Amino acid sequence: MKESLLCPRLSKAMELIGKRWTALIVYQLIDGAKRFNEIESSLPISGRLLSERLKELEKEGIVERTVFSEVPVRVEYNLTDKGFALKDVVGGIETWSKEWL
Amino acid sequence: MKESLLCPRLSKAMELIGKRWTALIVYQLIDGAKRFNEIESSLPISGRLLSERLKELEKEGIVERTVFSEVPVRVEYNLTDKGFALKDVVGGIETWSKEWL
DNA sequence: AACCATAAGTTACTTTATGTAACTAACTTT
DNA sequence: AAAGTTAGTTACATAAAGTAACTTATGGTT
Repeated sequence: MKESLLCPRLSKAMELIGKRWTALIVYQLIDGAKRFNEIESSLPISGRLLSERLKELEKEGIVERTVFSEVPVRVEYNLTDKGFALKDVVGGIETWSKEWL
Repeated sequence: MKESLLCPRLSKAMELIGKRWTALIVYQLIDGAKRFNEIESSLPISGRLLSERLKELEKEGIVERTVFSEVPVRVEYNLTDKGFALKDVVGGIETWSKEWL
């Protein structure tokens, strides 16, 4: 990998957003918390990858995971402030898609 | 691949933006045309992938390619209106990165 | 004429990411 | 005790990305 003169924060943001499914997962959570299966059903993503992405997003502080010890167990995911701050970005993609695709 | 209830235009936009390097290439062209080597130097991307991405973006009507028959040949890439319309999206990612990363 | 330089790629090959489908853990209802 | 539910995980196949050397076209230099 070459070194770059690119701002490392921009670079990291681009790596996050420019990773398959990430923006769509954030988009799914904009209107409020969802559980694992709800996200899985609303996107053509597999459980394997959804699980992987949610872990990454949790580690980045973009998504928060809450376990409810019911039977069967319920797990909810919602956006942190950091994640919710991406609303304009994903909204912008949506707007662009409506106008240009 | 599962079927989705997702808007196909949003889905396609997310596939474009959520593809490695795409948003960064658009970002590099926001301020005006650049040639192949300029983009290559300003991003940690290889010639192989840059060439591939530029072809995709040209096919999508986001980027325009102009050949100048000088010696050695000069090739410039610039955004179409459709591509320039992504300014707010990539700008939004930049803003978010400055505030949250 | 043979040789070097440059821009813009392309090719061959390796490594990493993604897709698919079957499986597991924990607990409840039948 | 067998089956159902949610939230995953595992093992394996395929596709995408990374790396480095090579190509093509043209003109200038020795």
